[in-house]
Amino acid sequence: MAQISLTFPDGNARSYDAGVTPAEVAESISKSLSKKAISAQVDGAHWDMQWPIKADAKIAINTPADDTAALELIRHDAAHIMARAVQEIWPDVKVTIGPVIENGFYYDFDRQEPFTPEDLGAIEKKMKEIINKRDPITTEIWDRERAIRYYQANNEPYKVELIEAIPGDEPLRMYWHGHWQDLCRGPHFQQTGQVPADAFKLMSVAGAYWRGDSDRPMLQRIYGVAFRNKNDLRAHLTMLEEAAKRDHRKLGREMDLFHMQEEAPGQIFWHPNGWRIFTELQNYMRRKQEAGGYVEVNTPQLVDRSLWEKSGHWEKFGENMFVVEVDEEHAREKAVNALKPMNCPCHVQIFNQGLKSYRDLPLRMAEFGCCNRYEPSGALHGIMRVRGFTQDDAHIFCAEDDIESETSIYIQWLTEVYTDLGFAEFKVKFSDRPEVRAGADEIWDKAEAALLDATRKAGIEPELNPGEGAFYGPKLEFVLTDAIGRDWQCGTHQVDFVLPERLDATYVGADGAKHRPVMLHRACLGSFERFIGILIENHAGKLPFWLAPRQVVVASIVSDADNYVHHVVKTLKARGVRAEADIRNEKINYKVREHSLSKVPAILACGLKEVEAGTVSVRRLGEKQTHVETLGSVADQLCAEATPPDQAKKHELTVV
RNA sequence: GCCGGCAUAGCUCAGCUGGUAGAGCAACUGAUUUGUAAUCAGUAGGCCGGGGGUUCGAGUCCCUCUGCCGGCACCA
Repeated sequence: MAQISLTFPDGNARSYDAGVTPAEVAESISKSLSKKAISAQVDGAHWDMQWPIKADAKIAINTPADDTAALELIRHDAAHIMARAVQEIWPDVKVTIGPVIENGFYYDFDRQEPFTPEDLGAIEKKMKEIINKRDPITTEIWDRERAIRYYQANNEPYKVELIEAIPGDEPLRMYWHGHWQDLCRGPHFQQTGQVPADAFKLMSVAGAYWRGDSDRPMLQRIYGVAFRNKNDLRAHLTMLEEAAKRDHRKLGREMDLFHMQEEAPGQIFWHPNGWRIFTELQNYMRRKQEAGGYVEVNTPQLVDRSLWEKSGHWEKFGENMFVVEVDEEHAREKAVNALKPMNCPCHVQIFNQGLKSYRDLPLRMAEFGCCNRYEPSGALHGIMRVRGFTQDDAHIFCAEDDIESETSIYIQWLTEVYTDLGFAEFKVKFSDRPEVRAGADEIWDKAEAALLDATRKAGIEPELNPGEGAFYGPKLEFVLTDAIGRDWQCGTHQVDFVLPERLDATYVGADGAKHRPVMLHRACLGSFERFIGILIENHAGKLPFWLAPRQVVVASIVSDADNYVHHVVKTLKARGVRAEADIRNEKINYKVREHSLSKVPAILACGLKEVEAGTVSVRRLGEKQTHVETLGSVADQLCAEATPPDQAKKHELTVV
């Protein structure tokens, strides 16, 4: 038999018969390794212990200590074991696919009856039985014909379709445990008992379209999480509880920020506290935009159909627009208007007023535009995904040659904003030309290169999203990561060759001829509503002092301190701090508890001692310790904290 | 939009197989003047999401609409 050479991680090589399996390799090294082994890496690929190795390769044997490999196998095998459990309980259920996902796995089933929470418990129990049976997992290669015949005979149409979709003459791999088998590319464990029986949990059932296509049947997806041990599972469940505590919908109610109601689905009733956050953030953005060379404009909410037809939105996004018909008194037909779903066509109208010269470019036009989009009901989510929202939108009208420099300037500016708002770390995604697109390839070449070069010059290597650009131009997306590791796509920066053309925007060049400007659509926060939701969840409601709607509560301990409390509040307000008095006839314990729960960052308690000494007792949110300080120094400190970051920086500069 | 679940007092939730709605917190009133995460007592509070049906009788069962929640699809 032919010999092959396998090189181990330590650099040593050994020779084996061609077709040797990692199981045999492990055995040849040591008994203990062969016992522990779960899979292998062969030339970097994750390799089943039973798969033959036919040529020279680098090999490493994985043990349960190898996080990535172990978790992948645990989750993948758990998915298969779940599918087997389901079919053992309900033999008529049809199986489809069951991949590994973050923290766990899912499997999609076709079953008439819906799965209930009680069913999940029964499935879990059955899964544990299967694990405890320690059934050996074996693998076989089948040809397509045999596999198709097998699945046809077993009435598994989804599997037949999957096989038919696998290209070419690739051999098909079947996995068996016990009498049960599934088509799978592997790798898997050696026996079902290698999945920890106490470290997985079935979480939920949800509908999911077959092959992700909304025109195809809806299947039932069961989601599970799986880990290497009980403790990791417990830690994950605790993390989920923590995330639930941060839910902006819950905190929004507790902090009295906003509410929503049936009569206005997907729209927000902002209460005073919430609106304070909104305006504070908007004031900040307005100052930043002004500093960044933007001009701010405001355009109509309700715009006649004809403009949307010209811009192309009517045809492409009409389904998602709120349309308003009005009986105008002199008109023969009803006037048809739409609430603006975006600001760009209106901005072009402003650009088109009068003649623009190349000297006017780049023209950075910003609007806190209130937009309405008819989002499908199932897409709505708290204040994160709504039907009425405010964008921090801007369009930069510039020459093609300016794309790169404007992109650089924008990335710099956006970095400052994200840093000020507590998101110093962010990722950039780059989407290039889609199959169906407008504009000549040379222009796309130039625009894509400009976006990429500008991003790299900012020291960021973007992730690539091939083919994901808009039909009218390539784009950058800015993704920030929150305090518990979740990603939020917020900023965008898109090149648009099409809209200036459609709406006939022109400028007079140095050559005296008319030219077509390029438009850069950009937003940094995305929508204020969603961004505030992200801020609330990121900070678990404990917003930075300058954004906190209620910054200070001054609480009396005895009613003889009431006058002093009012004096303290007045002093702080005069320094621009949002302070309020709490002189209710309640114990200080009660007041501290209540204001702490509603996330007021600073509580100043005043009793007779403070009245006499002209001090306050300071208690900061989240701290048990209190300290007594003079009113003057507390006011100085809180005033500094209440200053928004951009103004604080400016202040530093003028002082230095 | 699709699949599933849910909708009871301001909030969080009880209310078994149909027999006329209950708790805690909040609110209000009174007492208490209090030292850093709940002082005590009392009072009031509900078209049980909307509409229709079954029944002698519906918060409870059925149909339907709306909204919310978890996913899927969507996200210019």
